[in-house]
Order: sequence, then C-alpha cells, then structure tokens
Amino acid sequence: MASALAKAFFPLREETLEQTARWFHALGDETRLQIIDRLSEGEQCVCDLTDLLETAQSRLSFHLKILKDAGILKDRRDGRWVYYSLNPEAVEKLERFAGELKTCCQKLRGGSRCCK
Amino acid sequence: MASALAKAFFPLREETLEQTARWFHALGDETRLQIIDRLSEGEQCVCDLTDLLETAQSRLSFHLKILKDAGILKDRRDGRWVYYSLNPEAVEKLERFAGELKTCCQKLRGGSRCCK
DNA sequence: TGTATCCATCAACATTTTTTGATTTTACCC
DNA sequence: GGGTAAAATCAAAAAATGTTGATGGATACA
Repeated sequence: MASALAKAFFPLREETLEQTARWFHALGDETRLQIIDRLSEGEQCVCDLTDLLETAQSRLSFHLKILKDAGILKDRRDGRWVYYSLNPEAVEKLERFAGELKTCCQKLRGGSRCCK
Repeated sequence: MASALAKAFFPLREETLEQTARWFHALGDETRLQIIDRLSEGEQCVCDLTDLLETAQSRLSFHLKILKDAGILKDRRDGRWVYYSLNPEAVEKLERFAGELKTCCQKLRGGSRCCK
C-alpha cells in the first residue's frame, strides 16, 4: 500500500536527492548504527542508551537528533523520559530504495538498456 | 541463495559495523547518489560521467573511489577508459539489511520483545 | 619515440561534522 | 517554591570530508 502510493526513487529528482542523502548519511556512522542495533530490540530511553553505548549524554542526543531529523527514528516523551524507536516508515522506504535498484540491476543484466 | 548463506546484520558485530557504516556513508552524499542514478541506466566511463554531472574530473574520481571502496561500484578498464557500474552484490546486501530491519519492526509491532 | 587522452593521485585549502563540557529546559517530587 | 533527574542545546575545539588545481601513470596511435 505504501509502496503503491509512494513515488519512485529513480530517476532521482532534486528533492528526493537531498532527502535521500540525508537519510543515508544518518545511517553512515558507527555510533548511529549501534543505536539502531539497540532499537531493533525495541524502544529505549536516552539514559538506557547512554549506559548501553557507554557514551556522553550530549553526544548521544546529537546522534539521536540526526537520526530523528532523517526520519529514521521516532521519539515519545513519558514524564521525564524520552523514548526512541525505529520508524517503520523509514524501513519501508529503505526497502523500496533497495528494491528499485535491484530492478535496475536485473534489467541491465538481462541486456535491456535502461531501467527508467 | 545469497541470502541463505549470508550472515545476519543484526545484532551488529564489530566487523559488520565498520563495513556497514562505510557503505551507508558512501551513499550519503548527493554527488554520489547522482552517480548511482546515472549508473542505474548502465555502466559509464568516467569521462561520460564528468560530462553528465558537469564536474571536475578529480572530484569525480574522488567520489567514485569512495563508492568503489565501499563495494557499491565495480570498475573495468578497457584501453584508456575505465567503466564504472553498480555492483549487484551491494544491492543484494542493501536489500537484506532493509529486510532484516523490517522483520525487527514487525516483531516489535506484534508485541514480541526481541528480534534476535 | 613523441604526443595526446583518460584517469588516479597528491597537497593545500575550505568546509562540514563530531566531540566535549557547560548550561538550559522540562518534568517530577517533596 | 526548592531540589533533583532526564534530555536538549550551545559554543568552542578537534577531527574528518570534500574541493581544487597540478602532476603523473597508463594506454593508444602516428
């Protein structure tokens, strides 16, 4: 359903370009991948992540913000705590991106000249 | 078949972590996404890409190297020309990564506590 | 051999990103 | 209100990345 309504990535339009770059940039960092790894088990509050990753709180906040701004994480406040979790929409999008690229590769292998 | 043999991304092991970060980092740049966009139509030599992206050759070489080192592109020399193309293995990997994360999200939604 | 073309590499510089520690904001409890 | 804990924000320093123009290596061809 999401995939039926969503626009195609390729050919990359200007607006998509910036968003997509921001999105992959957010994933392209070891600390942030570790955050994602932890969140793959379920939502966590910042203080738990601080313990798990053994890092300064401000540093963690910085990386969480990048992931959130890229649309990869969601947050939810509960009293003094803020819980972060994976945004399923981002995961869908990642899957679509990979799927489209794969289609391109397959068409190229098959000898046709263009995937567009 | 590839997916049957390949190791899981999650939980992220140290070695995977570095590789995966490098890989997403390579994708997290507008110029490099534009390169990928062009190559989604088929392999191109550096000079064609220089024209297509209207950019300095050394700058392009720099970005091509990053993509190649990350395993996203392959290159092939033919006389004086070097042709770059998408590496289908990388695309497979991207798809696996997305698939695994999606499974995590689905399990979390379903109420179970952990995807590992 | 000499010349021209394609491309990679290099060094210097510019820009961006990340880290750190301090401060501020928000919410909770007494 | 005062005290405290969680998390965001900020400014300055440090580190990593990207750009530019010049140089050099490889190939082709006369």
